[in-house]
Amino acid sequence: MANIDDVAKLANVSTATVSRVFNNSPYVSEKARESVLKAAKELGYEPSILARSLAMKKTNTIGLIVPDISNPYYSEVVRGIEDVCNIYKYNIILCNADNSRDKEVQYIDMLKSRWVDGIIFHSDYFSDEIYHIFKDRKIPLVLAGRATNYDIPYVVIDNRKAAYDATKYLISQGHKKIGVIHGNLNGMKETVDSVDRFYGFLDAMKEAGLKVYDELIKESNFKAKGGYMAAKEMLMGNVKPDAIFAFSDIMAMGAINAIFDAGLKCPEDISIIGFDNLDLAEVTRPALTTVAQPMYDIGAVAARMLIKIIDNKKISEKRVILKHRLIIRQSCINRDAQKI
Amino acid sequence: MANIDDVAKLANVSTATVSRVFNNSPYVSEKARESVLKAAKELGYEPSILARSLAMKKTNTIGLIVPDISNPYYSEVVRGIEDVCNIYKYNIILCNADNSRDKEVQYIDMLKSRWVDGIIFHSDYFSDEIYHIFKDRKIPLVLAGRATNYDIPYVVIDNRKAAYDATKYLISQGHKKIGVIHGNLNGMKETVDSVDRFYGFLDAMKEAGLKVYDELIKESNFKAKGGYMAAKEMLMGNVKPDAIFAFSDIMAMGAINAIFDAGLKCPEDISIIGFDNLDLAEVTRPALTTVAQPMYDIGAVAARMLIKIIDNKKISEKRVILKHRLIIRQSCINRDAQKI
DNA sequence: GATATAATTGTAAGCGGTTACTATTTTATA
DNA sequence: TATAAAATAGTAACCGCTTACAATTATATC
Repeated sequence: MANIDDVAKLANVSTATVSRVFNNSPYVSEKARESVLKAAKELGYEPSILARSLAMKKTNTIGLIVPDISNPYYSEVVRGIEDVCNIYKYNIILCNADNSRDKEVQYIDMLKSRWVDGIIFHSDYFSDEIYHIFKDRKIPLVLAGRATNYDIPYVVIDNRKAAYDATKYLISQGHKKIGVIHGNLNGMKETVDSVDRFYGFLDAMKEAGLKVYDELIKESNFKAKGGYMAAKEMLMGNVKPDAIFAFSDIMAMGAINAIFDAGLKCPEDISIIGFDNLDLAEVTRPALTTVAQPMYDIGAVAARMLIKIIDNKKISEKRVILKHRLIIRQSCINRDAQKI
Repeated sequence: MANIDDVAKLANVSTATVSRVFNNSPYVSEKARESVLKAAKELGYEPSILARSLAMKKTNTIGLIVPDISNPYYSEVVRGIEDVCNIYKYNIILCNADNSRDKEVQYIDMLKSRWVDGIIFHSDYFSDEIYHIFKDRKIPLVLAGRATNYDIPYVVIDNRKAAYDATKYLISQGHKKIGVIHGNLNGMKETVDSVDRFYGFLDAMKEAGLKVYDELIKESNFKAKGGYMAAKEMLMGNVKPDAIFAFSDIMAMGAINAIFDAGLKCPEDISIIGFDNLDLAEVTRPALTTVAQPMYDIGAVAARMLIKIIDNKKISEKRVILKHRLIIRQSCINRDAQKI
């Protein structure tokens, strides 16, 4: 593989000139430029980004830590990130940390020793511990999908408001006994999606003066089977829900199947509302009413922010809250209309 | 950020010794090792993978070119790759090329100038052109999901046999007028999934002496809406299918909806079989009968192969064909039994 | 034509590691 | 104790690039 010296020699110039040509420096004569380009072509020379990174202490690489790329939510976020990075000539190193603290720390250290210019971190938890690990390492950081009180930029949606909107919609459709399938609430302490969403749910219920039944609040794992099991339990209980709010589309799908399998109909007997608006939400029957998250944009905006920070450009707002949207399809029915 | 010189100075040894300590070289005295480790800790030193890569001409990085990570098939493949890479201390640079030749070439060149140790390439097409581009660049390469006659390792499933099995299953259930929703056949020239699968379909039909109706062969785009449209067209034609074989689960889902929307039932009126076995296949109703591809393993095996090649280890077989599996759920009915 | 100024180009010192080779110290052996 | 062999440590070149600084050449000005 030809290197810069080979090109310099063949073009009869110094390596500095070769470097200048490949960095579009203005101070190169047309003659020199041409002979360098010619020599480079002849040798099949391409500058080594690696060597350049070392010399410039800038890798044009960003690290990406997500729980699991095979989860459609994250793969959409990652796609948004990669598209933006591609535009700005950055590349991404993908890390699946499975929400494991150990793996996260391990990946952070690896990324640091690879001199990534910055990291986009997306995890269920952003704890004090992780905060300090990042702080110690002094790596530019943007949080995706997770807010924090620390002085770290993030891009999220307003999960509480989103859940409030979803719940309010159910209530507006005449539902009263509303069940919830949530994720880990972790003692309601940390700022995780499920906690915010659960508060949003409670807000709406309280506002409407509706009773929240403990039997209708089920914890699950954001997987289809989990949603299925949670709904099944709920249906076997004493209090029958007339609607269920699942904190993810996947769990909602599971819940719908549980309803079918119990010999009931969705939405006629029980309405279901999901969260995320994955592609599959409009593909299944009944098409899923859900709260849309702008997943692609969460990634895209986070990437833009990080790149701006890396380039020392001002970012207008460190805390970006993107809009969610209620997508009404067929999995919720109007109970009031039904009665008439 | 402390570097190797700082550590050497503080520990009162040479940089060579520091390097040896961090590379677990046997020829370092216990005393020297300790003082180096102590100094390193004091300075918060971590060797720079970047500098090491330059010196050793080995980056422990592999490039990953896929069409689109937000497609669940690919995100599963990528997860398999990353897991294996993680085990062997490799990291991956993720590239979404959208099956665009330009983007692919661009990414290949970028990866090369980043000195990746190898590339896993997954694209709908592996043409002569791309083959020569890789060959010119002399980068270790493994193809995922795509076979080739060139001397390049790959890991695939037997698409033709898989489609044959699926079709044969439909036939065994008494279906006679079988429709197909396929992807781009590209003049039946290149070895793309759809072509192989289509041949498999024809094999089975021929073997059973069944007529293949042109009106029941529809091209689509591997998307839900595409599957929907294709099925809709098919249902409006003169020949009514009693079963449809969609070359992806996503298209199958679309087709099922088209059936519903036409006032028909699946599987009672029309059976549907898909391809892939995405998670969602078992979540929807009717649960989808489909041909399972070992997506995670395609990725995992490809990664293992590539790493072996990079490490100059013998690989037992350059052409790996993983097993597919027919997953029977509820979207196909037995027509013969039905008639009785 | 002399001189100031601007445009080009080259030299060489990093960036932070690895490692061949050499030098030194220890330990084993006779 | 002398000597050979083994273990340990250091020196410095190298990986391929960027860039401050110095040097050279071209162009403009008087």
